[in-house]
Amino acid sequence: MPSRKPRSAPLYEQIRQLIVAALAAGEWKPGESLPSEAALAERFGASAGTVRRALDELTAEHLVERRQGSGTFVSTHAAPRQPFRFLRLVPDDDAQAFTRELLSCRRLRATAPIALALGLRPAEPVIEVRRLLHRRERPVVLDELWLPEKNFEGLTAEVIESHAGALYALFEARFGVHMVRAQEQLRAVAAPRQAAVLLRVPEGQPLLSVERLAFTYGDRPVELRRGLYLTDHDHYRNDLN
Amino acid sequence: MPSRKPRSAPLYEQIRQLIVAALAAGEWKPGESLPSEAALAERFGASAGTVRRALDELTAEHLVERRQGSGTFVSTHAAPRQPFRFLRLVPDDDAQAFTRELLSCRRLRATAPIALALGLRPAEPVIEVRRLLHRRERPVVLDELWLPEKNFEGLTAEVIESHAGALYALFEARFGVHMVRAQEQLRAVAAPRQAAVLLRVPEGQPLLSVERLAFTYGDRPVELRRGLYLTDHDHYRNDLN
DNA sequence: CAGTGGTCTAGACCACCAT
DNA sequence: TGGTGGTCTAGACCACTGC
Repeated sequence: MPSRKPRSAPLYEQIRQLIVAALAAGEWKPGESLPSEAALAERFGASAGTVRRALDELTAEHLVERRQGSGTFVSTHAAPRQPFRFLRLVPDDDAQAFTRELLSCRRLRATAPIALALGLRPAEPVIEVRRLLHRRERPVVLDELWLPEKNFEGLTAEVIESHAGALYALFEARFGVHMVRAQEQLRAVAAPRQAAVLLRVPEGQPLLSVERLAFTYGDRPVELRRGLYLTDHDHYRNDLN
Repeated sequence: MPSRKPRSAPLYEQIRQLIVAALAAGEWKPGESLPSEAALAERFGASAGTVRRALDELTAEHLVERRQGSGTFVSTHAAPRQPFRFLRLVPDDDAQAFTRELLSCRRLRATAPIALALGLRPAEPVIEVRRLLHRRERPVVLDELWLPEKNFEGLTAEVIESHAGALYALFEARFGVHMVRAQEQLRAVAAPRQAAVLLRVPEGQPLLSVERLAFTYGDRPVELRRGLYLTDHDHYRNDLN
């Protein structure tokens, strides 16, 4: 028998990690197809069944999508299967259709909490984006985002305004940053004066505060977001399994 | 070749559904072990691999738990793997430990929205439970529950008070109703007077409103719940995948 | 029709648990 | 030590896609 394996993680898990590393390195871009199961089995020296198991895990994590008859593809926010995977706010009645209004896009230095969340050195430069989401001419969401400048060099108001799709699709297409998962912390808060003005509600109005930390491949945090949701005619939907 | 199969769902899916039906029928109770893979394969006339696939799906849905070396067991809220699977409110700082205070337990007739949510006829009898959750002598959650009386006959304040564990463990042990999954709708609301008094906050204080519809085997709704969470020192945590 | 993923089987071997 | 689930393989056949 050949060399001793440390017998740490199962083979399908090692292969999964190797594929994630290749995705992080950009070997296959979002929307592109991966090699076939047989080709990957050859590459990793494993059986097709073991590679399939690794790909099934990646499918469950939404890192790839499989289409019978055509292949395995890197997930993309450009033409997503699930259009609003990361926006859980849904109208009480009909379908959702938001319009976006960009408020500002500036370069500034990370405050201590922002640097901590994003894993940056204190005062490292970040880009702050502020915007409003409207439905039927009424503001519903006030969003503030902070992004490490080193990952989003060249992000300006013009770049955002000239892009039609979702922000995460822009990040992916223009900066090669694909968002994989996120953690959110929800609270009920009283609307501060400035937010109240923008959302056209009285100061002190109860709002749903949603703090999100979003991660790219390899669990690297690359976006901190703070949303204030007006929940008079919308709600945040969550499924517990 | 023998009879034509309609070729509807794959075999592992059919087997999954048969096992769910057996769970719903109470063939194996929460905490008990299922037959081994080999025995189930024999029973359903399939290979071990196919039965394994069905059991893997049920594991992902938290309907069963598998323990290497000892067997496959029906999930239970009595000794859960994940202690707070359905309570997403976590303290900002340290660990969670709630004490419960029962406010009331009464029998009444379902209002229209309650009947609709639970799939009952109008004015069918339901049991209403109201309670407070405290941490460090401070009220944090005001909970109201509505349960179909036909499924929870004999549920009284005394029954609740005499039970040490979680409510869902009580429901399972005493009424044979195991909660499988739930949908929640979150909003920020202003504390109504009565809730404000109970939670010891000013009237109008922003609170996180959590409406939950919980389902048992076969997606049958059996509990409607309305929680008002004080989120000054706690937050609702959610992971987006 | 060739190539892809999806299903199903059979069997070997390993890791873990109970006794 | 026997029984359980966990991993890995090899191969057959099916269903779907795209040329």
